[in-house]
Amino acid sequence: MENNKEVLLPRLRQTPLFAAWPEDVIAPLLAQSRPLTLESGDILFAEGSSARSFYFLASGRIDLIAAAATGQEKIVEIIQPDDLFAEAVAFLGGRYPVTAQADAATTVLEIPLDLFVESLEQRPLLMRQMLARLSMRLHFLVKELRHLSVESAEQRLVSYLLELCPMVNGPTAIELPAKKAVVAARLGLTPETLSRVLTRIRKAGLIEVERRIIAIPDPLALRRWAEGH
Amino acid sequence: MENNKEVLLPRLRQTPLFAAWPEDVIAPLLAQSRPLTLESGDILFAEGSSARSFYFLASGRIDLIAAAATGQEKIVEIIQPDDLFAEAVAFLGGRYPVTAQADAATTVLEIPLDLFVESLEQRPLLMRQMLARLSMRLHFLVKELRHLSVESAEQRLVSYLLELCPMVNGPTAIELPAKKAVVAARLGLTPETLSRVLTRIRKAGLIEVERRIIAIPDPLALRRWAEGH
DNA sequence: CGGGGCCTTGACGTGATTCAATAAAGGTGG
DNA sequence: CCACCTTTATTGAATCACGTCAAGGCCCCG
Repeated sequence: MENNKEVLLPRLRQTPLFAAWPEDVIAPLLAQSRPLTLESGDILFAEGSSARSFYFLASGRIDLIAAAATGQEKIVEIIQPDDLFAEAVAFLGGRYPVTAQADAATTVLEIPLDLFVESLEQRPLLMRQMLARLSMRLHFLVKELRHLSVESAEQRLVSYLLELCPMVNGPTAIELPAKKAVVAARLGLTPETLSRVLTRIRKAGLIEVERRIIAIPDPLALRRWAEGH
Repeated sequence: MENNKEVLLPRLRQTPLFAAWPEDVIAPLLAQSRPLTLESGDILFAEGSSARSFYFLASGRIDLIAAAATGQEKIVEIIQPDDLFAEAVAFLGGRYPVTAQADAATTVLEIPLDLFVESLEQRPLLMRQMLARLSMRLHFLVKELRHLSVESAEQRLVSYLLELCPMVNGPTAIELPAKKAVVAARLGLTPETLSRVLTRIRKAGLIEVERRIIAIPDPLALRRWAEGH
């Protein structure tokens, strides 16, 4: 796949954030941006380092990781192609609150934050949009907090599967966005526990697992089952 | 204590959010606001209900609670007097992501969201400020996520105590912002566990506990001790 | 066919919860 | 001011969910 700026532009314009932006604002922003390629395992930015850019994921996979002093790691979010990330740090201090690490060969578009903020400054409509975006992330994190603190491994996994689920009232199948060890970290579990939980749900007849593909014959039944575990 | 609007105004003006606001913006906002009084246990707003107002806590205590289907509850944040809360919901959907419950006799000032957003619309500087505020909350939640997922009960409690700590390199004492059961829920623990952890740290000679007052002779030593637990 | 990720499975250990009983503190009315 | 009752906090024993450690199987690639 070509990942130069010309190819990326139309995809960038389709993101929720940039969809409404006029051409004369995007153009100079893009002129200052550049594509970066990463190997699996490469660190794009480290937690606490000063933030000068945000990113558009063109291809591959990025994990946003919060590490503790003990070396333990929690994946806060798994970034997918066509997602924007780290744009929210622009308005404060300017330090990344998480580490961004590629877990596959990856291409990102690096967009300078200062120019981005400047573009925003005189356009209340765009600012309004950014506010909505941050608000959405806030809701997402509150939901995550709830999942982590008051739900069991089963409930967390089921919630996660159902969030990936396009339709909620018919048989469907989903693909895990990364290898199981990464998904486990995303859910705050060890790979072993994830594996066990998956087989438990499978043996209850609620899902079928085929590598990264998970079939869900009846999402509602799955949700109901999770309530009692 | 009088809690009418006239008394509240100067306190409201001292909040980080409103400090920079010109009088002609605050005045109409306040004209549309009204004080509410709550008993301990009263629900100010429920998770998922449509959001028409945000609030300024004049006196008492409010817990922001995220509940799971099982009835388990996680306190996301303990609101203190002179704090603003729920202002971040304004920019999206308009549903509260958490439940707000008084855990003491409480007075809040109810401020209508629509008017607030209107005030913001034509004032990029204020919007910029709101963005910074949301960004800050985002960082806070990411930190919380890390605490919950990769830290032990000891580490969580110590982090929490040190965050309440005004000075970090001398002997100091802090007061827990609520009864221990509430603090426990805030930390994602049961009251029993909190009690045990407190005695463990106390017996290690790192704190002294006197009801809600906790003395910390050497905050740095406390932090160091937590690393290995 | 072999080697190396990736995933699964089992036995075991551990930290935190649960349940239950007790103790301490605080508020209330006599 | 004290007896009483309620709320809050502590402690102990049993249990459980999840993590850790270690071994083995699967699948894909050369």
